[in-house]
Amino acid sequence: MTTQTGNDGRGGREDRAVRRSDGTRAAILAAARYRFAEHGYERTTIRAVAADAGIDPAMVMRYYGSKDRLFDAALAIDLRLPDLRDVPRADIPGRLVRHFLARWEGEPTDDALLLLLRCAVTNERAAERVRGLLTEQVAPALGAFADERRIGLLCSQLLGLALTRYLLRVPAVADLTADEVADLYTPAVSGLFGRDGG
Amino acid sequence: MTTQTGNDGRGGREDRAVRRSDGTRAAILAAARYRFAEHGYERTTIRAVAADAGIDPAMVMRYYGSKDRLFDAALAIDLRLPDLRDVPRADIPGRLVRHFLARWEGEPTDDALLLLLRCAVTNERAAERVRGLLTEQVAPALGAFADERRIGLLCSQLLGLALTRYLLRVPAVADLTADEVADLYTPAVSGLFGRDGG
DNA sequence: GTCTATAATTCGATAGAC
DNA sequence: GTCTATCGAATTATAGAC
Repeated sequence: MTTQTGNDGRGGREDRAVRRSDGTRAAILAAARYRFAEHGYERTTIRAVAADAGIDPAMVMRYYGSKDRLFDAALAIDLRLPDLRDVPRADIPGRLVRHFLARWEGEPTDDALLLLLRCAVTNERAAERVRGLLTEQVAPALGAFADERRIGLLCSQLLGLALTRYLLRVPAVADLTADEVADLYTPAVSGLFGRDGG
Repeated sequence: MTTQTGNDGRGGREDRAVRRSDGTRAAILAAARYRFAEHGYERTTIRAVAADAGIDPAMVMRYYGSKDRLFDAALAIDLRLPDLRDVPRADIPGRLVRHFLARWEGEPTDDALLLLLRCAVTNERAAERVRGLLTEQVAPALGAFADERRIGLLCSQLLGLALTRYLLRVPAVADLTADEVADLYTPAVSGLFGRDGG
């Protein structure tokens, strides 16, 4: 009952009733995230998402209203940046590189960053989300470490790494182990912040 | 170069007759490059390309056969890398950064690199072209300067810069002047090759 | 060489039966 | 809540008149 099409899900007392719809709702979202991450926004169809989720295409429309609103739901992303307040300045570049490598590689089921990068290049809404993540999550986490220009260029480096390694799959980059990438790329990130790391 | 529709271009004597068709042929290709660069592969339609070129959509099909073959023609790209053989090793990172900035910004009509980056993320054929450019043009130009792993990661840095500055338009990066970018990003590239630049 | 007309798909979205 | 049927729009590509 609760959770109708236009309702928020605040049913008050019917706690069990919502779970059923929330199950398919989550399945749809997971399938959408996979499709968007793997094939981009334009090539992702409602029909394919429904097939992956094992339900009827009409259900996708019922739960999310439109492809754009489904996409918006898929764009809700938390970078889960590490707490760097107690890390020595010189160690921060290495920590960042390894954190992002672990974020990309350690959780195969988490397509959030892949989705963001793949779609932001051809979809303005996704690009806006990337810019928002930078000001809402990256800048606050690194604001005490560097100025906004260097934070922006740091994102250039990290997104560029993800681009060549996971999307374009350039062999010279994709065939390296994560440790090799960390060892080679950390000095490059450090160079952005000066020899001392700040 | 004669170049009829299904012919190979070895026409022999009709030199003047072909020029007319080569004109519209070039107009189609220029319009296609602009559309692919600006909107990506999927959102680019034959109709829009034809409208930009001021001709009928059927002409695009006549000259290029299909959207894919038109795309292939648009992917013929020369990076025009500078000759670095006489450049001191320590100066190479700065030269590379400034060359790419000039390449992206100095020639507004040249959408080749923008096209490549925008389309490679969602189109495997374009991604394959990027990988080809790396082995055919970048690696030979830099092979004496660094190993293949660092060349790959250098491309990560340069493509990442283009991604945030020209495609995602992250303000912290896009609002900088080209000189600011060169000054800030060159040390980062140098860091990839060690303090001495090699 | 250029354009009209249209075939053949594909997709997002809607209406409504059960 | 779930599914069938379908509309309307957009697209690539083809056939053929002029």
